[in-house]
Amino acid sequence: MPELPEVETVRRGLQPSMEGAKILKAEARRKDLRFPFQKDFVARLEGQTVAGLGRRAKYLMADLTSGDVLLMHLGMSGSFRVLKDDDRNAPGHFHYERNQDRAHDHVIFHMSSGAAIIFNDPRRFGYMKIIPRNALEDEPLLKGLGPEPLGNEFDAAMLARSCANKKTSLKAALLDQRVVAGLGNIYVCEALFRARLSPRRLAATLATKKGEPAEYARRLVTAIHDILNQAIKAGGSSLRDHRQTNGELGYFQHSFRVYDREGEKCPAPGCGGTIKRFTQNGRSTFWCPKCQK
DNA sequence: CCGCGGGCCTGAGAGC
DNA sequence: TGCTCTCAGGCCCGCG
Repeated sequence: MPELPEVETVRRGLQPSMEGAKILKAEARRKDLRFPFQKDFVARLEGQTVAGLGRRAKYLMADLTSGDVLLMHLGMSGSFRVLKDDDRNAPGHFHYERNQDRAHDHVIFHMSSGAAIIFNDPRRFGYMKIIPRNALEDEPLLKGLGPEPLGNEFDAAMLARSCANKKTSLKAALLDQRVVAGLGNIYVCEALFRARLSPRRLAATLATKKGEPAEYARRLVTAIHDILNQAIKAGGSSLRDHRQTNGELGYFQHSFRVYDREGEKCPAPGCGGTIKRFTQNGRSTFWCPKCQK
């Protein structure tokens, strides 16, 4: 499911019941997700207090007092929900549990806050891994990640620079987590639309030529900032299975202008074009050929 | 090194 | 109703 705004929404949802709380008991209910759990996975979690819950790209990172960090990735279909103590017996319990597929509840953290934090992932493309904080820099999963799109160092100059030598489309470049870390198929389509740039455009054309220094790159960075900030504000996008950790739906999907809108009229004022869809690098691209150049 | 296509999984929805 | 096919928000890997 999740791109950066959904992961950030999950982080904010988990924070109150995780931060400052101790993991009294951890359950890994099968031996693997995408990868096998580490042999000592449960042992390294139980008894630890979560000092902080952060995010890097699409990863959640729980800082443990032991000096370990618990890395969590939601893959395509991963989600968390939080059961508060009160919920377990109260009528509200039904609200959380209705329609939930318990068969895919793979990991459960029982917290000293009274909350049970449940990781559910039907497709099991998600994973969790514990690494020592002082080995973060060497962690292969994190090593190649580019800048945070909402961080200070991500700007037009940097984006243009990292695209300069690319021999691929702008769409593929933005999906490449080494270029910028946290965008996925939906938000790339939406950002390109808002920047009025074609997904087919060569990534290298963002680089400065004569005159117009990185005008396209500036537009794109602004579009990426806007789309991510707006989506986070809306609690992410709920297609299929993404929910906030309290069970509520995000609602940014209503603000999509091109994603999954093939055949609809282009929403850009005065454009009059039609949203098209085609496949790029194995993923669906949605765009308006008339106003994205 | 780079870019691409295949594969990993399950479930939802379309079409027959 | 039920079967089969396609597609899905991600990312690792092997190939050329």
